[in-house]
Amino acid sequence: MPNPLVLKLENLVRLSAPERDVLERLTRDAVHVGPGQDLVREGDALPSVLIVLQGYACRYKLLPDARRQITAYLIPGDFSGLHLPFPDRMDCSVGTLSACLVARVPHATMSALMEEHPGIASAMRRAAFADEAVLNEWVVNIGRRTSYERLAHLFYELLIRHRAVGLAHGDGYDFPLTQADLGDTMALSTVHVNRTLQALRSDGLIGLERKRLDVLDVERLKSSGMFNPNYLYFDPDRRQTERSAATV
Amino acid sequence: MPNPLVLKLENLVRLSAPERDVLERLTRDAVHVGPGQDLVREGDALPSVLIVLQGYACRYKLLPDARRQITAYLIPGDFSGLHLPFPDRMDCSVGTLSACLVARVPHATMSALMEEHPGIASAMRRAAFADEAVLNEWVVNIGRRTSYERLAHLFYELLIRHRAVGLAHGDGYDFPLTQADLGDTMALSTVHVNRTLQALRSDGLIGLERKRLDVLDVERLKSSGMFNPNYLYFDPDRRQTERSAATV
DNA sequence: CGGCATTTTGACAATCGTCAATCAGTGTGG
DNA sequence: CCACACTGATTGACGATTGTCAAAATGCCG
Repeated sequence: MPNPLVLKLENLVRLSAPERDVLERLTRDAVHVGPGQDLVREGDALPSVLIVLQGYACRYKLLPDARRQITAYLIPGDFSGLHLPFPDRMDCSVGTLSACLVARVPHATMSALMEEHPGIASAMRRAAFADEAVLNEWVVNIGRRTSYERLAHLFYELLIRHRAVGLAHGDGYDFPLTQADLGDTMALSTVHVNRTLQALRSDGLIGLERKRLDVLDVERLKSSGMFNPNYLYFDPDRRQTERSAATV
Repeated sequence: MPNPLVLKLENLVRLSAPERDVLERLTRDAVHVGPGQDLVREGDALPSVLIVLQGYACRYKLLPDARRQITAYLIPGDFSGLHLPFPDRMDCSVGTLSACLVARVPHATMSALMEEHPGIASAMRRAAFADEAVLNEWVVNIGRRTSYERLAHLFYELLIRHRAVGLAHGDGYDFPLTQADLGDTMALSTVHVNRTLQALRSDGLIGLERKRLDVLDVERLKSSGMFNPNYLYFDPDRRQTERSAATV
């Protein structure tokens, strides 16, 4: 099975065979974690770099009254906590949403490796930066789009991200989250997520059953979410937009 | 007049006198830019590193139908676009909200400087990371807080950030934005911003007039926004929270 | 003073959240 | 194999927050 971290990075940088080897060894001893488990909690000391190899994890924060906001999904190939020994402790929590396979790489190991392999270092930093661009887009999504647009946007983004790591099956991908998780992601109530999903389904944009999401009309989903691939640095469509923007 | 970039970085790293000198020279030839001007537009090639020395700038995105979402404020000492020659072009725009004084540092200059002064390099990277933590918190703020909490949280955050660069006057600071700008920041309509500001005022939490914001009750503003300083790496209060968290 | 941007108000509508109940799916133990 | 429990999905009724529209008031600047 191809290594999702290698696949993710290869969208951003050309890796040499030895570099790929190093990355595969890095993620060799990963552990299975059940769903709904915290990998790190806000306030904890900085953990190792967490690399997700299977399943969905997320970064999230809790408010004192238990409102939860998920600020990022970590799908296979995504990692968290690259920034070396700064700051002193976590400003948010990381937890699993589904059963996951997760590698923990100590910071010392990671920095030694990045020193020895500048290509990997560069790739990892670019990936971290690309993830920040996703966060930025999520602000726009949550702040300025309707519930319908929001979910359309999210499902399209996830399609591209799954494709980038070879985990899309046609236009579909695994989606094992509950509607409550979706609500905490897109800042909607569970009930409203449910109603909006029904609208997306009855408009023929998506199918969602048995923990699998199928995009039934890729173009219409993309435009319904007002999706602009500008921010997805690993999306092949991005270059095309660039060219057309240059022409204007 | 003390250099806001130096002040900002000194919250994160101890700088040597020569390092401070280098930074001051770096920001010496800055240009004045009027309010409402774009410094870079989404899709443009990567510009120089932009360092704000006076005024409010912001990062923002526009949707096709002109909805706008501001995703970050750049106040004096803040910068944008540190990430070297990646990606190829901007995924969001940067513009001024008020009249600003802005330094543009070419990437070549910046990377040479960072190579020669690892202390500065480390400080700048930490600052960039700290800014990402702010973005993360904004997702929570916009997603999970009411309009009242949202504005309280923002005004408290800005107080801490202004203090960090020596620009708070007592518990007040410059705030030259319009209510429309505030709405595009916190994902509220202008009308609702107005109503919420009136509530904050009549509760005695803030005063806001003649482009100046005064926090009238710091503690109550902080708790109204459910403010947790965990994410503000330059907030002196942060360490205290850390200690008490460790005791629990 | 006149013009323009911004703030403020009021009335009304739409989106979205809450509450509470029901339905469906899954897994367990007898 | 079925009863049972539990989680998650779905529905309906209702209410609250927030947005929209439009107008009036205020403030700012030349």
